[in-house]
Amino acid sequence: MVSASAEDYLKTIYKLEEEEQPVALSTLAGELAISSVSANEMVRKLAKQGLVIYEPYKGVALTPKGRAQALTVTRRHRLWERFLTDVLGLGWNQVHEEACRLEHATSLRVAERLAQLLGQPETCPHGYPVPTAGGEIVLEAGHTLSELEPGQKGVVLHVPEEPELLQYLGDLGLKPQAVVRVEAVAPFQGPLTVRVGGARHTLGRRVASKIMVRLL
Amino acid sequence: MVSASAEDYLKTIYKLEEEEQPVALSTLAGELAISSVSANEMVRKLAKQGLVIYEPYKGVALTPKGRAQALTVTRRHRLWERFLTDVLGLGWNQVHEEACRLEHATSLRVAERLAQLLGQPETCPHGYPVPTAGGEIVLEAGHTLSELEPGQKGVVLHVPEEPELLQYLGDLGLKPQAVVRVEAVAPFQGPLTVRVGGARHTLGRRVASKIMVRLL
DNA sequence: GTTAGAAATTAGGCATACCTATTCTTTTAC
DNA sequence: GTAAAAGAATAGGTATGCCTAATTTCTAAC
Repeated sequence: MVSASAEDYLKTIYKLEEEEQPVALSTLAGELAISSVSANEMVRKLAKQGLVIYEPYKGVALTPKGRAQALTVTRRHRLWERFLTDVLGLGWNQVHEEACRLEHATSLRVAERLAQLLGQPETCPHGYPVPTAGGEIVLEAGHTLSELEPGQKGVVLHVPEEPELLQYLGDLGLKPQAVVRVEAVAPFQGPLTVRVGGARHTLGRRVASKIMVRLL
Repeated sequence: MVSASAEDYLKTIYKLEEEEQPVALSTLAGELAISSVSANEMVRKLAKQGLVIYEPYKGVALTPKGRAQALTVTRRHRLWERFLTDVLGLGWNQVHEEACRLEHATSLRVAERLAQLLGQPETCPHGYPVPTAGGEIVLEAGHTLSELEPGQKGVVLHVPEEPELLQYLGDLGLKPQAVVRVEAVAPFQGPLTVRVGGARHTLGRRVASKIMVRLL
């Protein structure tokens, strides 16, 4: 029904809508690493197909139809990520890229069998929720780790899918479900000292602000 | 390195080389369901890349480099087929189409993990050998079931990947490893009466000639 | 209200991978 | 040896999805 390219656009618009609504074309182009001219062209095609609403100088927004498509692709993506880590044993910093290709080659039938094999997982390895087959998704709000005060504790909810960052966080044990306690926060936007499963680490604010936690 | 389309060409040339060497362009075009002009164009591109040798009015042949690529794609295809039947439980008549898409979205890393998960399978669900990671493959010659004389027995080696045929053969139990005994052959190119696992069936010659067996 | 700069659009191109219609060129069969 | 038919190649076209450069349009700040 839609091309692999169009699926990528929808998936990305969906992702960006969490932070910006409607999504500016420049944001979309930047995220997809393409020119704004190309983004413009494609967005108009998607609008013609009733998958998005585009208002020049405003931005792009998914229609219900477009959102359904985006959630389908996102479901496939996250199911593959779970499969690749849990069943094939790949590192959590390797699976995003692989899933980005597999997601476009996956039928409904295969996706649902996969979900069944994995026990209907609720999140991907990075902590993001897997949309249900019916297209529902619940995203817990949470706080960034950098917002916590010394003495506060949180459970890691999710971390962004950036390979180098994941490599680093994996080594520290900062994965979804992990409990983190902020021990100290250096003044003047300084680094955080945190405790994760017995070990103590120092984290830059940039990194800490990318880690979403549920306050305990 | 090569596009999904190019991978399909190489895989198909490899398959056709088993029956015709070099492969006529018209055979290739027919198998891929494209025009001979398109096949001509692509074959010349592949030749320029050193993947095939093309001689007008003769046909196409894979170079060692092209054969290696073809075997890689074929390995991924057959590993996915095994996964889809053995792990996800899809029917053997459904997996070819799915694997045709997944094979182009699969990295070396994922293919090898998959092979490991599956226990380094030697054949796909239809009985064709899975090329090794090193690019080796052994194809047993065998006979078609239609060549057997009444009273002779054989083990099914492989059957072609045609969904409707697979549906039919699956119902009869005519799968790889199955033992078949030819009980009678009707005269004038007539049908065969065969015994498969306790049941007796009548098979047309067209069908019987597509089933490869090892003589017992 | 005007204007500078940001954002959008138009114009023109490129690569891939298809297509049909037409024109060679080579086989092969007589 | 020639001629018909089979096969190959050329010419020109389509759709997708990307690009740069140039131009137009809108927004926002003064």
